[in-house]
Amino acid sequence: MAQASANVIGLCDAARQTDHLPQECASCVSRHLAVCAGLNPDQLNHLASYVTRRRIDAGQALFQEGDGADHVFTVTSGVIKQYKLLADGRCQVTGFYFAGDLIGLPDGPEYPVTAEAVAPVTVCAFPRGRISELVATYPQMAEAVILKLQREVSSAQDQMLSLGRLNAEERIAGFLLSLMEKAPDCINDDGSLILRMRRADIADYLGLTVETVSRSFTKLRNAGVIGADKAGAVEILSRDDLEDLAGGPG
Amino acid sequence: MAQASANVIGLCDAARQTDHLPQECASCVSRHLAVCAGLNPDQLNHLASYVTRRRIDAGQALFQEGDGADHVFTVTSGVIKQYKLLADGRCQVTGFYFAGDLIGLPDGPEYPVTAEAVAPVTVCAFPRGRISELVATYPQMAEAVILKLQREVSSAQDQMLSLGRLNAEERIAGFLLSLMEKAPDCINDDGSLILRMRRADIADYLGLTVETVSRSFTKLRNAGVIGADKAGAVEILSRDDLEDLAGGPG
DNA sequence: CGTGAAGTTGAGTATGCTCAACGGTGGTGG
DNA sequence: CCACCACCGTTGAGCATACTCAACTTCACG
Repeated sequence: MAQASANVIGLCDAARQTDHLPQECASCVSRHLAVCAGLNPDQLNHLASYVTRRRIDAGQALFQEGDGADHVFTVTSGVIKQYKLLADGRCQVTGFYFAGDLIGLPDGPEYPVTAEAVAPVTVCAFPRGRISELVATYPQMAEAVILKLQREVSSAQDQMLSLGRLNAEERIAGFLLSLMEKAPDCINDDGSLILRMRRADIADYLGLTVETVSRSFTKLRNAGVIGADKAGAVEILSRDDLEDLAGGPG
Repeated sequence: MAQASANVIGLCDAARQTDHLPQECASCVSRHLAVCAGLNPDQLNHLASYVTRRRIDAGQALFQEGDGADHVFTVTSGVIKQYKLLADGRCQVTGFYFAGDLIGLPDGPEYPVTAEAVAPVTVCAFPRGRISELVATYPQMAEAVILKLQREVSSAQDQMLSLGRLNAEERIAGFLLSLMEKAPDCINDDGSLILRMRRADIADYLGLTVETVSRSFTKLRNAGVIGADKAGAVEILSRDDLEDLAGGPG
């Protein structure tokens, strides 16, 4: 409802036109990916009555670390990065998020990370206060939210292994593999991988510097694991080599 | 029921005596901490009918990375570490878990980490297949599970910042602070902190070596941030210094 | 008091960081 | 249309933090 969307800080006027949202939800590109998957049309209408949509340009923030966590978001297109900043400027990207991913549902009253568009993004926003109602009304939604959080935990565990115990080359290899798994829309027809984020974002994600990221890509290229850059896309020449490098369960 | 517990691999016979479990649940020390908090006595009885208990000695595994994830566990006492191993022996501890914490609820059919007791542990085990039923029946349980997972994500994000962007001393400082927050039963009467895990566990958690961990403790001691070891407990002389070191939101 | 495991300290090394220069690319304005 | 400029990515040289290897100390336990 318009009432709910009035609380959404920073929403453009276009995003406040919620009347036709049910149809939007029904035709949503990330419908089968997001937590709303599995709802029937009536349930979807109910959900849609709370939902607003928002477009964000690359480089713009969806929310900032420390902001009141008023809304939960589902990414419907584009790429978002979440990150934490230290006082001296050091940055740690905690994750990249793609169509269907759920962000902005922390344990406390404030967002513990900043969410920023890496490439132009569309999201749908849901007022956080309604989550309890939704979870209680639609158990399948509760399970969907739990599944999303479980995946988030699992990715975080992989990332901890990467940050704590892998060298630069191994981290890059693991990163490329995880992108292939998690971001189907980053894979070209020819199987090459479009890195929609900058080297600096990758560096801040992998706990490295841009220089080290660049050098590691060069090494992988020289080793014949990836191909030469073709229009900004990385060609994966040997998935097996990547997997060997990235380690995985012993 | 005994039927459910029969599926629990490795449960000792004592743990299979489930008849008196409702009372155990009612008097459970971690009752107010765990996901079962907020259930009324009838609901607790229902829950308890599926629950089995288990004791684990220090060094023993509760489950292994790659095992079928048949059961979810709530830690009722002691300390558990979860970790991932690489083929060459490199180890990353993804977290320490204390009374009230929920572990073993991954997104996939297999545990993605190994869970091992750091200090003698008691857990209560719940068959994973019953989770859907529980979530659907008791929305407050669904919310409790969601909250536990949210906390797990939040800790993981903090840990990623630590592993990716903090130096050795800063990581130790952050680790001590997070222990004080998350493990009230690790705090002595005099305010000192009992580190129930070995230096090697701390090293594998912080992505360091034992030597570096040891040196960092020495530095903090020399800087007057922590006191000399007293019976294996760390005296926190200046919480402010620890917080300055650990960084936190800029 | 002896033994083994855990922890600490020291010396040398390596991986990735810092600082710096260079090349490519896309957008802007003369 | 092309020159200019800013931004991004790459490469090089030197350096620092944490690792490796090794010796020694401390502690728990018999």
